[in-house]
Parts: sequence; structure tokens; C-alpha cells
Amino acid sequence: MSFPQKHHRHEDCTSSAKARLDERAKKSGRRVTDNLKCVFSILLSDHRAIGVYDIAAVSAEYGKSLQPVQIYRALDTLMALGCAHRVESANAYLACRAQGECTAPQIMICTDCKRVAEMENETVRAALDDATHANGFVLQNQHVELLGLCPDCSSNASQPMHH
Amino acid sequence: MSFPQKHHRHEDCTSSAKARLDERAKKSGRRVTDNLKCVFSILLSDHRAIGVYDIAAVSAEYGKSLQPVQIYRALDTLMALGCAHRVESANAYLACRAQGECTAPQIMICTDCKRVAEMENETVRAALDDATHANGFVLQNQHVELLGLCPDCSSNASQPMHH
DNA sequence: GCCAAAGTGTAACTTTATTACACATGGTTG
DNA sequence: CAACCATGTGTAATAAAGTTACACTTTGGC
Repeated sequence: MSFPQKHHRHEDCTSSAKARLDERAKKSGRRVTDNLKCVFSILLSDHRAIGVYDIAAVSAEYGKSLQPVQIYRALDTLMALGCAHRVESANAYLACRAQGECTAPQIMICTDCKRVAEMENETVRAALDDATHANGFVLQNQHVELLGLCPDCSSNASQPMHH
Repeated sequence: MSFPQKHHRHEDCTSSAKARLDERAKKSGRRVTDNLKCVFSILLSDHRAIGVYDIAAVSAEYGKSLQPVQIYRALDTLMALGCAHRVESANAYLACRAQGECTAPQIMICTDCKRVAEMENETVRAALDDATHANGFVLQNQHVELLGLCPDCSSNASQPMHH
């Protein structure tokens, strides 16, 4: 999924993500508990990656104060269901907005406004497969994190938006 | 640089890396101090990524006990000179063995023996440029970390080598 | 109603990284 | 040569990120 349009219907992108969580949890016999809902809601509230201790702070403001370990548990579940990703280079976590399965996304991170977008590009994947295979390497998984400027920030270099 | 051959001349790969460090430090007006040498030697001693606190432990064994902050300073310098990379997904650091400039490597990490190899593949880079550009994203930097099995471990799945 | 699997809450703790600050070194420029 | 300044050092404390342990609770199926 690309960078959100300025006027994208965040309501819709949020509710469809929640629907996918419900569906996948059901399929794998997991419960969508209050803690899970709380953490996922916080992740979904922004198109930026957020750290565990920030999630904790927000959860406290919401009256449901979660401890780090509880958040890590929720994140483990969300990631196992493909509903969240870890952004390695930021020690932070991200709600997945992709429609289908999204096991090996390439993640674009705006160095200016910090917003994040995912994609699963076939050409990139094929190039990685080929390049690793040429080195005799059997590719199993990938972390691809791309830093740069999102459309809004690159076209408004002097007056970046969405801060 | 691909995975090291079983009998690669580690002596040579180490000494040429040290030569590059000397050259680049000179060019940028930095000193190659004892602390820097110590940290780089420890990084070069293995083709695996190593954490800062492990570097600290090894440095203590070598009689030059370095504190974390001193090691982070050395790593910052080494990374600024392109002589070391951070492996985000492992919170660990790696000596760079590439001959030339190596600003945006793709890193292959063996999930079995933990050895790491770098490459700078043009096709991958082009695919990433194209894919990000198609999303209106201006690519500035990349973290590409690829998990899988190195040649030795994939061909000896039952009896992995180099542990 | 009982059981096992899954989930919760709390506390302590480990690992990874940073800040602050006073001091040392080494090359260059007047 | 000596004053200067950028670069580097050493020590301590602290912040940020992630894990372990353990006793307890909830839920769905039999």
C-alpha cells in the first residue's frame, strides 16, 4: 500500500484492518482480546511506526494502562497474524494496511514526516531472489527498509507537511 | 563480497580492510587511535555481526577494557568511514569487507551459522529505485537484510558447518 | 462442571544505547 | 614555542528497549 492520500478515508483503512484481524484471529483460533484491540487501535491511529513505551503511554491516557510485556505479547500476536510489522531500524511497530497476506513487505519510511508505507513489489522480490541465489544463498525472509522522502515531503521540501 | 570460502585467506581480508580504514581516516582527517583499532580488530576477527557488549567483553580479555560509550564512538567513526555496518535486525555490528565504497549494502545473514555477507547488487538497487519512484518516494538510503541459509549450511542441512 | 489452552497482571531484570562533563592529545598557525 | 581548537578519552549515571518468571484468570470444548 502506497502513502496515504491527503484526504484518504482513515476511518475505512482502520476498519478494514480491524476486519482482517478479526478474520485471521478466528482462523487461527486466537481471541481478539481487549489488550489486543487496544494495541492495534493505537497502531492504527497513525501511519507512523510507534515504539512500545510510547504505546504504553498512549494506553495509559486511554485509561487502559498496559505494561511493556503486555504490549510485546499483543505485538507478537499481531505480527504472527500479519497485522503488524516491526520496523527494525526504528525499534518500532507498524499496523499493516495491506489487503492480502503481507509476509515480506518492503517498507518506505519518510525521513522528514516519519510516515511509513508498505509495498510488496514483485520485481524487487525477484531481484533479491536472483542476487542471493547467485551467491548460493537460500533466501527465507527479508527486512527491507527504505529511507527517503514521501511524495508530500519531497514536493514541499521547504515546508514539509503532516508533521 | 560473497560468503567467505572455507579456506579463504582471512589474514588478507583483514589486512586489506585495515588498509582501507587507514586510507579513509587519513582522507577525512581522523586519527586511527588505539580504541578504533581495537574495536575494528574485534569486528574483523569474525564474519559475524557482534553486539557492543560482546565487543566490550572481548576487549576486556585483550587487556584493553572498553566501556560501551567508547565502543559506540568507535563504531560511529567506522560507520562514517564505511568500514563497518550496523545490522539492524540483530542490534549488532559488522566489519565491511567490500573493496570500494559500500554505502548501501544488501546484507545476507545465515540463520544457522550466523555468518554474514554483503553485496551491492545493481539489479536490486535499480528495482528498489523503480519501485519507490513509482510510489512518488525519493529513495535516499536503504537497509536490506536478508535472512536465509548460506552455501555451507544449505548444503549441509543436517550437519551445519562453521558453528 | 472440568480441563487444557490461551490470555492476564505484576515485578524484577537484562540488554542496548545515550547523556553529561571534565580532561587529554595532536596538528596548525601566529 | 605556545596558544588554540578540533578531535579523542575516561568515568559515571541514566534512558530506552526487550525478556523472564510466576501465580492467576478466562474461555471454549467435552
